[in-house]
Amino acid sequence: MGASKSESFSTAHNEMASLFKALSHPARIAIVDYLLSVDSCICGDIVNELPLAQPTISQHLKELKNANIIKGSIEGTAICYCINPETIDKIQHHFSVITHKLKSKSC
Amino acid sequence: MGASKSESFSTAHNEMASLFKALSHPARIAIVDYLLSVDSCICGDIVNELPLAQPTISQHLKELKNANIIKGSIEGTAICYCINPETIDKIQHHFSVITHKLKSKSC
DNA sequence: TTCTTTCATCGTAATATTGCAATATAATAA
DNA sequence: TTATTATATTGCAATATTACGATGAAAGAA
Repeated sequence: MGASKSESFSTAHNEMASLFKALSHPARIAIVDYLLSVDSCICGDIVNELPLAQPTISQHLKELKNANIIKGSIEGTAICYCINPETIDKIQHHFSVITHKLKSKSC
Repeated sequence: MGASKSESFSTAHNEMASLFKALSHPARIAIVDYLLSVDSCICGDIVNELPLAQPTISQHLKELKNANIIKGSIEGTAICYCINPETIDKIQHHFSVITHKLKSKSC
């Protein structure tokens, strides 16, 4: 097949899987890392930071935007990118639930 | 292409991406969720919980094991699966660094 | 207007993932 | 020994992802 049977799983499970899929590529981890490494949002210049061609980076940025992990706003000719803290919170909440459940387990 | 240029990225970025890739499928999220929903480790019976054929689930379990997200130990005919807390901690640490960096940003 | 810069989209080739039937393996039971 | 039960592996078809050259679109500069 190749298509995942997403209709067989809960909305919550599909949503978390989508978030992780957006983060499942080293280039996208590197983009997030770079956005965090500077004081404000980044306008332009992401392409120069990564060893990938401009269309490829544009595609990765699109996936991060679709997953709501980053936000982009137009600034003249350039586009400014920022991490979306709400989505980071969402993921952190997922893991704090896991940690909480792990504590009451006997393994 | 199709192959990601992993050699162009840092080990840390590749490692985080691999962890997220292991969690990027709803079936694997559901497996982790199920392992957490019961008091102890699960021996057998994961196949009955998910709407997928046994070879498919075996494959997903293999990916979670390779990523060190779960651990399996043989118990006679069955295999007992457990979440690996160390890997969960690793991911949580990644996000706490992100949150920390976000606080000192002006967006 | 034309040029330049910045980013997005299209098209396509190479590769990876997903899912399952068939089969294999391993342990225990009869 | 032959079943039975539980899990793994193989092989393959359908689909998704990754990467990039070529091209397009939008905004400002000359």
